[in-house]
Amino acid sequence: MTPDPRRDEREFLANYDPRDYDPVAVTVDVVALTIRDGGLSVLLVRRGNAPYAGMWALPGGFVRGVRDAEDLPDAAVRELAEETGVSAKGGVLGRVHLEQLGTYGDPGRDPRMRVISVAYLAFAPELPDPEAGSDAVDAAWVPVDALGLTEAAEQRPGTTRRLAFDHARILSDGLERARAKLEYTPLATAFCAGEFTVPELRAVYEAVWGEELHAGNFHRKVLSVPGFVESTGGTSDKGGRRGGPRPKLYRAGDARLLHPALLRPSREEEIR
Amino acid sequence: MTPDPRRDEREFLANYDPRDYDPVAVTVDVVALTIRDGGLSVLLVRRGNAPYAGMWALPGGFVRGVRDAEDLPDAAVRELAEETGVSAKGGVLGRVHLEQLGTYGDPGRDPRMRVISVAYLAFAPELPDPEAGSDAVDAAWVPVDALGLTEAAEQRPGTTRRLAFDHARILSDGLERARAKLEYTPLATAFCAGEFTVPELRAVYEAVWGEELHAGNFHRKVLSVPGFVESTGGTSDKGGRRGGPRPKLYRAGDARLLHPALLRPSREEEIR
DNA sequence: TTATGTTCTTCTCATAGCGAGATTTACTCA
DNA sequence: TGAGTAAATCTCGCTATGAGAAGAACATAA
Repeated sequence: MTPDPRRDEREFLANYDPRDYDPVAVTVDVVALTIRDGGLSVLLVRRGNAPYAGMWALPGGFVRGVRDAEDLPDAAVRELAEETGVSAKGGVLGRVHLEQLGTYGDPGRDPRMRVISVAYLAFAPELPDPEAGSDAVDAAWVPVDALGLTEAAEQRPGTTRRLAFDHARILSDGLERARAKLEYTPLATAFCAGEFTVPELRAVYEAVWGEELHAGNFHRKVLSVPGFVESTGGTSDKGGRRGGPRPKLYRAGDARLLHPALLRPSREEEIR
Repeated sequence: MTPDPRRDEREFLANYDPRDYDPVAVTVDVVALTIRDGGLSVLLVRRGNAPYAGMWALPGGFVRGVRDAEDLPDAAVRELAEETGVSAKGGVLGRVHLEQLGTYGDPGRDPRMRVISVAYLAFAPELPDPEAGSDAVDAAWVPVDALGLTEAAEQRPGTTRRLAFDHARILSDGLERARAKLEYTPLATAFCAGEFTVPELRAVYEAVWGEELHAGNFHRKVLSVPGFVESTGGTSDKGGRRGGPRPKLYRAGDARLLHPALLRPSREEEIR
């Protein structure tokens, strides 16, 4: 057996300039989701230059590596803030959830060079339009239904001509992660304001899952899971609804996991 | 508002040598888990040089970026194969499950330079000792119980002096992912050989979850979940057990998700 | 060979959770 | 004032679960 040179690679870098090594760029892309007009929307930016000029893409950019080195979540927050003007932590609406989604490093995903992208997933309550107040940024919340993300288009990059690079795949993975997260975590409250009603929470589930839920059973489940929501004692003022009594107000509880979980009704197809 | 220069970064790279940009190195680290002697074990290598000389570390190495560019899963498979001599896909034991765990890019996680590591998680049936037959590789399967991974030590890098870099944190995340995956996927069968018994499968769950399960209820659940296991019709020959009848043999079914799921008994602490 | 202990496998039973639907109540709108 | 809508609560049958028990098959030691 010949000695394995891989073990010495780290020591290599202590003596050699890393610029001499393989040049790999690291970027951060953000799948930022929110509920607008009862539908699930994603924050997209329009590309102005080749490649994929004129197409939508996820907001993202390069990680500051050495000069002003930043952690990966900080890079995601910075990209999100630069695009929307709302900081995720401690901003006007500081209830933004951010988690790592996955890393995409297929050679050829960027036609110009080797780019490895760390994708993040963000859940936000309704935020202002990014273009309003900043005419220099060509960004918008786009309903995911309008993107035509069929399963076939998501799996084969290039089949859909709506999103640049492999961002259709990243968005698809983000949507599936979001759908799964709502099942066993209370993160649906991250899409709501500080105080919300059970029907509003149900609207979040219906928008993300894309199917209607049984109102009675949903109400029973939400209130029976310990720590999911806690009552504020108040009642919603009559909003622009179409009738019915005023629903009660709740805020997010202290649970980190839902037990028992809220399972999607139509998971039968995904099992096999 | 001033125009945002970030949007032009990709076009920047089309014209400028990427070596002039921030030098960030990309590595893959693998958390390879298996069951040995009834306990959960992880594949570790011992470092020979500074920093962290003499300490255990996860197997890993640099991603081939431009010359012989490889995808991230391929890099993980290559690292695993170089360390164990068993290829994950189509090897002697080709039933290795591999999935991406997460990406760790904290500045300062490597004291020499900026290194971003994409971690992968692997489930393997019992594999031969990596040191047997290859005296040049200082690697071994180490029981995770012997590493003293307390919750406090996992969260604060440097508290535990057993694993190099932030590998204690990565391993901790991998263990939690493995424990969760066994709840709602049939991946416990990836720890077993082609044919296995229900008690063997239960031993996998008990080793990963670290708690004993009710044998009768486990047996009922496994057989009632559609597609989890399918009978081979055979019966185990009398192994080195301590009595009892010969258990029946099964193989992995075609389910991709367990419905209903197999939930851990003691999740009560983690809920809040 | 016999006795004892172990473990696989299949039960029972009480309780909890769930899907589907009905009912009551409170509100909006014409 | 009447019709329509939706929140909130309830019933009912079915399924899933946890705990325990029991029988059968096997190993080991006396």
